[in-house]
Amino acid sequence: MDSLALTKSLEDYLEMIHMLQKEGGKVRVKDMSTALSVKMPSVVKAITLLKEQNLVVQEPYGDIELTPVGEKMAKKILARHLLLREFLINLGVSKKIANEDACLMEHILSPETLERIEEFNQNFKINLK
Amino acid sequence: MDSLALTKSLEDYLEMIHMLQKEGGKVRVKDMSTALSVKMPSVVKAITLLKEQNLVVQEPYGDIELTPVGEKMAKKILARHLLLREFLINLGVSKKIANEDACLMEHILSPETLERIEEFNQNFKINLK
DNA sequence: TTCTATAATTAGCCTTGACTAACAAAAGAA
DNA sequence: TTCTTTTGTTAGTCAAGGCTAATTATAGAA
Repeated sequence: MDSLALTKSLEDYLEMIHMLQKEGGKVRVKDMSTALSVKMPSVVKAITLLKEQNLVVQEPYGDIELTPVGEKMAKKILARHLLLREFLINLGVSKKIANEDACLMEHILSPETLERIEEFNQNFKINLK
Repeated sequence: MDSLALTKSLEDYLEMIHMLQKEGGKVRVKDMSTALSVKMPSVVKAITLLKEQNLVVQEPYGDIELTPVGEKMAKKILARHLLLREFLINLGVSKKIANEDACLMEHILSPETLERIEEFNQNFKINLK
């Protein structure tokens, strides 16, 4: 029943479960390990912590799935990621780097800054017309 | 003679030495502790590591000073901080938050993204005229 | 000059988040 | 169905970067 904020690292794991689930369906420890470039025990440890927070369910040796709460949270994180990615692309950053930097920025920015960035993206779209 | 990249944390310490030096002159462990909201032993530990990298000099119980190399590096970090601060302010973020978020962003962004941000600030200035 | 208060240091602990090595379970091939 | 390979788990290590407690210097007051 502990609902404290997640660490950057756990946010990354949660987000990745969501992304893999959207793409391919079943999510396995191996998939996460590959996608995040970490070893399997690191994934197992992270999943254990996410399970304790009721964000993830997984039967022993089974697939990794998000709980409704976990999915809601993952969607929020992913939305932030996409917002930042778009923002950086609008600034002229290459897609590859935009994705990498978005991944780093998504855990640290204040709500206020995120709002201003959202506005920027809106205006950018409008000015293209 | 070890010149590997500094951690985020050590970059913060280095930057803060430079800022305090510019303001007030002598920099003491206590000053750093107050400015960064950490305890004195944490400062001592960090300074020890910076001394090992020849970025800082300090006699036992003495003032903390930057070496020429340390100062050069600190200036670079501070410049990045100011660039990001200005950028966020240009986006409409309040000064307080701009400063905080700049502090978090300054360690993670790629050179490419920093360049695009610099260009953005340039254009912003021009469009004000 | 001596005593007390503040500052600096040292030693050791804790958490996070990675890792390797060793072992257990599951899945696929023979 | 049994054997081998792959995957998942457990246990324990390590580094970074905080912390507290205890000790040693220094500086300021009496």
